[in-house]
Amino acid sequence: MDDVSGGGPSGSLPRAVALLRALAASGGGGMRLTNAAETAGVTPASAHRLLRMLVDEGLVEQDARNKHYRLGIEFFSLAARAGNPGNLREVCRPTLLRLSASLGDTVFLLVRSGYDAVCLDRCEGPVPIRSFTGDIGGKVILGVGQGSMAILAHLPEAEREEVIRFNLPRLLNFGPFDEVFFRKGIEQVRESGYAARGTGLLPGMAGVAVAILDREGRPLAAISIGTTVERLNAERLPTVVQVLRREAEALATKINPFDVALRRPAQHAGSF
Amino acid sequence: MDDVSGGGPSGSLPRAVALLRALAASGGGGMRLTNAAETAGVTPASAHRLLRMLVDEGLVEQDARNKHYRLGIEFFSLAARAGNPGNLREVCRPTLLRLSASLGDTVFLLVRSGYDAVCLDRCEGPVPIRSFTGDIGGKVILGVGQGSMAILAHLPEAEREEVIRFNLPRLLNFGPFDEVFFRKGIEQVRESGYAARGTGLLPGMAGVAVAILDREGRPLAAISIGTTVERLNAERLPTVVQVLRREAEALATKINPFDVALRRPAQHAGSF
DNA sequence: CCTCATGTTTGCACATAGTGGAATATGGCA
DNA sequence: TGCCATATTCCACTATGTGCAAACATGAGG
Repeated sequence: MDDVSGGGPSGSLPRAVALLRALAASGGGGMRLTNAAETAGVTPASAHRLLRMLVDEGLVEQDARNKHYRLGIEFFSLAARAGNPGNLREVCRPTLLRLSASLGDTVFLLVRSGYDAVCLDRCEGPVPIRSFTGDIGGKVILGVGQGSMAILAHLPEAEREEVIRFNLPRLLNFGPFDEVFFRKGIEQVRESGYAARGTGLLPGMAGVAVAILDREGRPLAAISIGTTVERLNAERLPTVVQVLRREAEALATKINPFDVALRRPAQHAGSF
Repeated sequence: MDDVSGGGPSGSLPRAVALLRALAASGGGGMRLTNAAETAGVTPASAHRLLRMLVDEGLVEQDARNKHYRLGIEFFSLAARAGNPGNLREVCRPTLLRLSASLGDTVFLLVRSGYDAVCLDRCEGPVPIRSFTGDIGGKVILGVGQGSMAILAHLPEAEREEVIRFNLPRLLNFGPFDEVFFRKGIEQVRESGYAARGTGLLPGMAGVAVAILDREGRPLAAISIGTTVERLNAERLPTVVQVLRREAEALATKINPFDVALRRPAQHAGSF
């Protein structure tokens, strides 16, 4: 759409990545060529060539019957075997296991990614849970859910404001949303040091989260507990918070020598 | 190395993917530019440009202190949505949870990927388990382990033979291997409809698996139980097999109306 | 069964984006 | 401080990716 004139190449890599993003957004069902091309903002011809390359590389699969393209298992496996940024997952894994065992609830490890939070790891508890974060790798808007909220609340003010400004429109899709109430919630989290309950968008579900901060006080990640409202009553909450805080602090001191620089401060919008 | 003459571009996408593969192979620690360039077979200059692009896309992160490049969170988030044909994972998740809860063992969901099987999902049981498959995303040679064996055994004969021929050399790395015995095992699995015990390569560990077949009898995936030899005694085995069979058939009928496209032309509603 | 429409694949000429190699900046180490 | 290794930038060349348009499957509807 915004491509001007010319008949020359304007970067094959960004286009390919855009296609990958489109396919990822389409879910397990996959997408037709035309649709993917449109979503990625590429001409069908280019989309065809690029997707063929990606198929050759094993990153994309094509369903033989309906020609739908989808992200390939190879891709999945590659990432899973790759470890993860700074070995955060390996470092935190013991903590998650311990928390899951001692509390008997499902534990999440979340990190920030642009205007979203991503679930890096998850330890199932015995009680089935519904959560925004969903599976490992799942993304959620920064500010939705306790873990996500814990990260947002501890961001430096400038960054926090930018995220809020960007996310407010997106949050409207989650139902009636009140900015004042939202900001109040953020304040509360920053002051208390933990995020609990949240907006109650998932009926019957509840959670607590604390952030893992680096030396400068910037949030590296968040540990989050997902459980039911009955299990997270007013009596038990303080205990859980205390346990989480202790583990989060232990982790913080463990991974302190980390300073990851993202090249571009403002990232792409994600969806279109 | 194998690049011929000229000074012209020979495809930026393959090079970028090669770099991603190199970074993935390096684990969470990351790699230096030179090292990555060498591993990927690219000149340092190109590696630098490509990596910068990838950083801009969010697929790669650069450690501010070491300048080490490593895969970024975006990459993991994307990959987590990959390899999920027909939302297999979401569809099977409840079953896995149910099985894990009722049997008290660890449950795996495996799918085929070329000559290997990949672990798509995994539900931990209370008993710690060692398995070839390992974590989610883990790969294992088709034929090693029960789930993997269940898939292999139910492949159409031509395909099966091809896989066996390709994998036999690879299997030698797993210790003394007897082709006759191996083929006999495959036959047994196909006849009985389940794979149990297997080769006993992991001392103390045992497992059972059944395949999920589509309408034409081709294996879509396999559900596998990992446990200890004590827990999977001759007395309990039939029960477990029966439970697995029932769940597998239920899943099969659930996934079978694979021609979802028949109903409505545009239905990419997606689950947000 | 034939026809039409939508979607997919291939050719083509052009010019730009990507390439390798050399030159330059950066940074660790003795 | 000076040296070496590594990271980054510069530059001219060209072949690779590009858009457009025409051929080619595919499947729906009459």
